[in-house]
Amino acid sequence: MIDVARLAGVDVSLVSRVINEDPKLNILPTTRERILEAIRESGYRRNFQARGLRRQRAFTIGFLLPEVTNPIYGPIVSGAVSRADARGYLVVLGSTAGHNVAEPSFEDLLGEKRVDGLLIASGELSDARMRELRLEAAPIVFVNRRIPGTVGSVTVDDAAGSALATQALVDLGHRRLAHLAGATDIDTAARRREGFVSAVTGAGLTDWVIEVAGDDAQGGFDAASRLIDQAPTTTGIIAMNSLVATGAVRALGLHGLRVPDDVSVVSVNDHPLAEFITPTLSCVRMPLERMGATSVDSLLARIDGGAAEDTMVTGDMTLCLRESAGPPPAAQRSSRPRRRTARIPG
Amino acid sequence: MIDVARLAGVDVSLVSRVINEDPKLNILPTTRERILEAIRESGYRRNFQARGLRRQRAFTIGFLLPEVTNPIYGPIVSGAVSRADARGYLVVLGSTAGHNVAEPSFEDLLGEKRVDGLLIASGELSDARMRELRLEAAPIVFVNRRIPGTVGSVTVDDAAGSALATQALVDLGHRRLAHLAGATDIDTAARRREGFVSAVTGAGLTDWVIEVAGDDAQGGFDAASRLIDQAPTTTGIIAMNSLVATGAVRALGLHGLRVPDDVSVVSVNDHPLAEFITPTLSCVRMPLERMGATSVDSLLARIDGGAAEDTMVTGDMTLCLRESAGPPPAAQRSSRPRRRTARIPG
DNA sequence: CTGAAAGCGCTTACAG
DNA sequence: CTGAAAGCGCTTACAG
Repeated sequence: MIDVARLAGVDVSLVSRVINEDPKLNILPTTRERILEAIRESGYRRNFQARGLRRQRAFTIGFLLPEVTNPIYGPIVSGAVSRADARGYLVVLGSTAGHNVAEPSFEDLLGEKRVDGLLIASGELSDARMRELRLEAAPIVFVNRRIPGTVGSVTVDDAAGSALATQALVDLGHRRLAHLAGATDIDTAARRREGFVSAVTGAGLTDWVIEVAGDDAQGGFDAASRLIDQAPTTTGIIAMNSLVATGAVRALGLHGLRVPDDVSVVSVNDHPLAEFITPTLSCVRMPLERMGATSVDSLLARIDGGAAEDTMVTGDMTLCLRESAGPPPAAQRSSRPRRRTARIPG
Repeated sequence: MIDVARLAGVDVSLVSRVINEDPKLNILPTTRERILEAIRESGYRRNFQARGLRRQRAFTIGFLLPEVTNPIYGPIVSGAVSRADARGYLVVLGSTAGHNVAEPSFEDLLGEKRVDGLLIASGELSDARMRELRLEAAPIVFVNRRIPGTVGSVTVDDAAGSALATQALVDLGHRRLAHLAGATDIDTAARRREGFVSAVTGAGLTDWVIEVAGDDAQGGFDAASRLIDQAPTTTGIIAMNSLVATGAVRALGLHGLRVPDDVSVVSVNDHPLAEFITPTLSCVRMPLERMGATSVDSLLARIDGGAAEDTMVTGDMTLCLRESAGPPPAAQRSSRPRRRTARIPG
């Protein structure tokens, strides 16, 4: 910068002001031009650390998530990264998986001023556990998650998404629906469960909920196996996410139940392979990428001194009916007889 | 830090040396204890930006990848993040997808000293395109990718992995094998192709290669459809990755070919859903997480002034034979007749 | 064994 | 309209 100043024959402070487009700067067009020219000529790049030190900002935010393997994080992260970039911020990745061992801990990141704030998208830590971290004061925004008792989150309308999926099966004629649900102590899972229950009871039907242990394919597989045992007459399943849905379809198949002939399955959230597995997986798509972007906006507002807020990103909710969903067996018995008729009551 | 020094009754320079465990520091145990105590009492956290500015290090590296949706990046990224953390570095995420538009560009990240080096894991940019970026000088390491003409990469033994998958089908009795391959101008894809070709010709068979446009499920679907047209007698397919494999299985099914009864499919690299889709997907697992960790080591060595190196992470290569692979139809004709017999020659 | 001082590369009130 | 100067919070040769 000193070089640039010398090249342009001005003081470094002027160079700085030109670079930062200081609004209260009233500079001679010719001087500005000389400075811009000098910057070009010297190939000058401003040093972000120096800038950050002076401005007391890291211009970096942290994104903490359990694992990158769950496909739901793909759109959220890419939405966040591109919005952050547009606003001059970098996104560093952290894992909440082993956050008590090697991984950069919440406190370190914030305490050492390596990041200005944190985005936390963890579906694994319980609400209580999260609240323990007494995060009120720190600039933290939960993504796809709300922690009762704290403020500062960006979510989508999970209840509506779940209800939309449920209603689709009701409309197809299903009367015995079950939900493979996440733990009740995780707000997002609870809202999906709510959406299911209200849609089912709204249709005058009885709800049936099986809790999934570990919200992945194995969890879905196990939960569906239990469901087949406990509620064998079920003809429609709403899975809390696409991994659980896929595991459930597999379990149904191994138990001799065909999807969708015997049982229909709809997932909350899509999966990159949904259109390529057999049967193709039906789902409700929620605005995940936009949620990621909005969470950055919310966090930066917080960093800039704004009050914590709970935002729900709405709109863009679409139902994708694919092979895994169809009319219940009763409605189609004439054409496609159900294999395990013993399990059909009435 | 000034507070800490005052609390302990020493100079800030001593505090700094204690914190950084300066080896040439010979301090009185009592003084050290007083300083440590003062740090604890004051809740002091060192400021990374100031430290970085002084040391001319960002203690941050960038990880550029095309999309987070491809499951192969999961283990690579998490391996990299945890190793980086162990070495005191943060990992910022960048996308190579739209690296000419909004995303933080290579040059900016490095030029503004926001990162000390870059890890690039892009399967989409061609070798030529990458070389254009004249990266020789900059501390950059390519992950899962080698750019002919440049040095600085960490890869796994793709040829061996691909050969292992191929040999598995040969051993099962397959004689007509095809490879759904990535573009030849991408080194990793070329090495997988090589492994396939050498295994096939080594067994005295003829190789058949179909190039996949876009290494995702849709690409696999399209490529398999062309394969069915062009080489209908094929009984075994080695897919360049798990997404392509899944797309291929789908295409085969829609063309009336059963997997594995009519055609077997093995994927290079696993997928989180591989054991839950039907048929479950056979694959070769490569040490991706370790590759991610090693790439960090390699990059940090480079940052510390070491010469660029090409490293291949070996070992940990396992074959997972699941439902999608079995003996070819000829070998099992007696028990399970092939549906489209017209397509079987001889 | 410990301290004083310079300096990393910026930004920003304050002068003039 | 432009410049001089202080300071962000550290680290590190250099003294003593």
